[in-house]
Amino acid sequence: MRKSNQKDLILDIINHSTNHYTAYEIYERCQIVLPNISLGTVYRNLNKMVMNNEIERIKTTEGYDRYDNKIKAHHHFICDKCQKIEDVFEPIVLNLNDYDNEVTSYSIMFHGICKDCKRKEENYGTKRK
Amino acid sequence: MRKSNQKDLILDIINHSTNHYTAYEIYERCQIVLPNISLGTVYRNLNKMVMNNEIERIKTTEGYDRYDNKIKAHHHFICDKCQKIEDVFEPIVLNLNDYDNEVTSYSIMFHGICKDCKRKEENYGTKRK
DNA sequence: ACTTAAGTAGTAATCATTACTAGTTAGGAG
DNA sequence: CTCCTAACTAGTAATGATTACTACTTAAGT
Repeated sequence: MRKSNQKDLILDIINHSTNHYTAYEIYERCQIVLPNISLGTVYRNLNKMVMNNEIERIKTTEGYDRYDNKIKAHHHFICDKCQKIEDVFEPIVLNLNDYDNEVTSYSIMFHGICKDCKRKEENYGTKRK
Repeated sequence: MRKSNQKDLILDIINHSTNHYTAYEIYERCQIVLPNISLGTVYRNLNKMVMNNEIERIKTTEGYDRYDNKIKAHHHFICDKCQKIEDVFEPIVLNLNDYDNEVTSYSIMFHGICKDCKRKEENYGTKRK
């Protein structure tokens, strides 16, 4: 993979963010530095970096993918109310003995309600009573 | 949710399969029984059943979703070579103490190489030597 | 400096999924 | 058993995330 400013910028944006951006959101942030960058370039580099194991693709139920850095191996929590994705840094060890396929990696997607949505629900309840 | 032959048929196909069909594959199988069924009807019913917790949507990296029954709670293994998705029935218990979001469920996606692809790789190696 | 394979911008195409429309039906009320 | 109506359906058009294509540019080895 040859060096390019576009690729470096995209990786930089992903690595220096705690959010999980979509391709388009990355594109918008790239434009601040490289106004002529093309959305296709963003997609092409994202795909390459995913294959290259430099970043991770998160499949969401929103209809578009999001991207995450690989600085720390981690899992994800998604809030079923507000769709926010958070990283789960707690180390989780599974042992899958006697399984007949070779497992090279695994990712866990936790579902639930985040503490913000939880608090909103509770406030709403008390106000109405 | 009102009863309809279309919905019953779709659920039946998903429940009586060990594969993980795409919406279009379900549509094709429906056509054998109901030749006039519409692809939109399949999508609409799948979405309703997912929201209703009758079936599960599997987000894949292929570009389209697959659907699975909920008869047994289970996780998934995906072969990174042939993209085959297998059910993982081994019960896996995680304890996630001191986590500040309310976790209602989780699913684990295992990645690796399935035994079929593994065997093919080995055969190819020996033949060439 | 020259060469060229890999990268890029800009735009068109793809295709899984959703939205829309006019007609149909399940199933409760009278 | 009819009537009513909200929910459902078939068929088709639209959407929108992603990919493909084309002509131009550039990194980096010789």
